[in-house]
Amino acid sequence: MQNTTLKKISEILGISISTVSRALKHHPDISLKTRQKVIDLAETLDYEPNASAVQLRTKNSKLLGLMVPTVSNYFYETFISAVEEDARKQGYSVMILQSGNDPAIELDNLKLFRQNRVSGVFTCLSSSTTDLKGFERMREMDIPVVFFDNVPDVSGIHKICMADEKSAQLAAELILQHPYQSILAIFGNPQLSITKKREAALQQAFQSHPNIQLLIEHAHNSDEARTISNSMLNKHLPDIIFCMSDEVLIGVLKTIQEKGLRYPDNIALLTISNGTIPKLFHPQITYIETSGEKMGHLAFSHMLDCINGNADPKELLVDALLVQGGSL
Amino acid sequence: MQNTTLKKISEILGISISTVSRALKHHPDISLKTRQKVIDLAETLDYEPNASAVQLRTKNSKLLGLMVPTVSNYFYETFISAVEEDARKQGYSVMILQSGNDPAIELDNLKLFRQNRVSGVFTCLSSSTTDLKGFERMREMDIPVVFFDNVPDVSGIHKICMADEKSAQLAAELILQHPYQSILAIFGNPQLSITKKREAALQQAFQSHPNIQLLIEHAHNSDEARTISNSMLNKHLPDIIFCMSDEVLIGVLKTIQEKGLRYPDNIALLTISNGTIPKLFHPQITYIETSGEKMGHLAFSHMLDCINGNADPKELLVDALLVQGGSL
DNA sequence: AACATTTCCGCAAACCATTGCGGAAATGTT
DNA sequence: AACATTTCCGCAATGGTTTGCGGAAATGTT
Repeated sequence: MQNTTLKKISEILGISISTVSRALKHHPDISLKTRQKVIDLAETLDYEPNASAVQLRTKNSKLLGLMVPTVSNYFYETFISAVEEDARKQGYSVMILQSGNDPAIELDNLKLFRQNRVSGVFTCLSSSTTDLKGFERMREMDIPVVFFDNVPDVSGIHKICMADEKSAQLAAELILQHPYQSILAIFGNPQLSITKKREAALQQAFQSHPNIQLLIEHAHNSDEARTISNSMLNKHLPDIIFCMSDEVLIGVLKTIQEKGLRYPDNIALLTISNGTIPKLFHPQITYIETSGEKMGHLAFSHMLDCINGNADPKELLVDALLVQGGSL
Repeated sequence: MQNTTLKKISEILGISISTVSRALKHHPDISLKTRQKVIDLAETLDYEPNASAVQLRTKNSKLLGLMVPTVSNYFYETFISAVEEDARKQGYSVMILQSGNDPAIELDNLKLFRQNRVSGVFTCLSSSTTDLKGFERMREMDIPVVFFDNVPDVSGIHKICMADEKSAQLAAELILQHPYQSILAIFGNPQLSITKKREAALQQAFQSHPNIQLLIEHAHNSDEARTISNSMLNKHLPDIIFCMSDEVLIGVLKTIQEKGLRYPDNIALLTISNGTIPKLFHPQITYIETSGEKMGHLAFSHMLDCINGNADPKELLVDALLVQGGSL
């Protein structure tokens, strides 16, 4: 079967293409009788508007771009899932691209977004991106960009972030409620905006407690976190390990299991996470929630505002929430 | 800045649109001098072909559809990641939609794929889909559909599956190498094709070992698996628990941890998984690998064959592989 | 019956890129 | 110099949809 087009319908019905087009969108110019005929035929012929033609004519695509370093990540997948869900409800579709943390691919992907005339782009910066020129170009073409999670450190753009400071503060508060004296805090890639913010806030929180020993380390991935925690734990057993992310947590948990340590008895644990990993273990790991889902919903609603032209560039925060487990 | 179009370039250079178009694709009709001028200007003006116009004219989009029940899943995310990666290398982009296991949404999504004139669709059936009419329509429009993971139980279509039988056989073999007498096997949703195949193969493998007690249960999600394993373990402690998937495994591990059981000492564990979850634990859980990544790569290369018209409908298998951990 | 309104529909341009065909200019051949 | 070739480029149609504008037919008004 060929594709059904307005033209085909118009020929069968012996009316003009424009009448068909208008009838299909309930334009008042078209009489009810004609309208019904058209709609019925369109129905039986399974008419489906050609999205390319529509977009070409209206310059208004129902496509959104979404770029992350990799889809395969506990956090991003929930973000993506939430965005796609909301998008569907609003008639938008999502085109998903991965940067692989490669700025060159990131640039290519932006180009693809432009070529496909997406109506907006959600993006989490690759960890090594320093040049924002590609994103400038989006602005020139009036394509709104909503950054999330790892965002550029400039103002005048749309960003959706975790309440990084608050989550670190929450963590600090919780730790201070216990008599812990020695803390090992493992953070991720120090180039990431989230790392910087969380680290600064945590340090800040303990500044007024000089008696508490705070040791800070950085791991670029789970394996590094494992190695670091292992060598650290060989020298000295802190009272608690704070993990900045699931990635770090995974490495730390490996070490703890390998060493046969039990939490919270031998050592306490606290992490920032969306919950997936903490909930796999028993006792459940206590965590400060960074919900990719919440962030996704917030990002989408903000994107809608951007598209409709009523959103000033600003930074929105997803609130941090303590989820009690049994790890401290 | 406005969008750069062929027309704009042609006006600036004082030549025709068609010449610009041809120059940009190195058509031999265009002299080197003109060609260079065009290419240079296009470069400085950041010319980017309008994908909609191209697709409208050529009826050949560089878009692929991918539909899964949810993106947020240990297995699908790796599949998606692999497909997107390969697609990018071949100049394709991926439009990702979720069905939420709802046949109605599934239908809507297929419609979206058609409207966007995707060149092909990867899809994992929603668990409750019984009617394949929506997919018929794809065939009518000559849009190749490659099913993966949970696939329709009919022939004459393209499907990429795990070697479900083999993986169950591998599991059985491994179990039989140990003196286990009592097995608890927990499967997922009994409607899924993968469930049926794996279950049948496992039963088959133990048919010739009537002295071994094989108890089969079904869980629709992790929580059910947890409940089931919990109540089972209260009555009777099997020698080994076999889990059909990560989802099941997660629930079982919860129970095991809650009861303070240790594997492989108190009870042995074996699962089918892509490895993410098994590797989080120590000792690592032994698993039969179902690599979403491998499946993704295979699916993509098969899709390419389909698009190029040289692929008969058939079922391709991703080989099963034993990954030794320390759980049995 | 003559005029003013309203109702309903079609023409044609526009969006942007692609491509078969034909034609002018430049070059080659005798 | 007259013709045949080759080189290079433009015309115009095409793909499917949207939309401003104008016009014919139907209805209403006096």
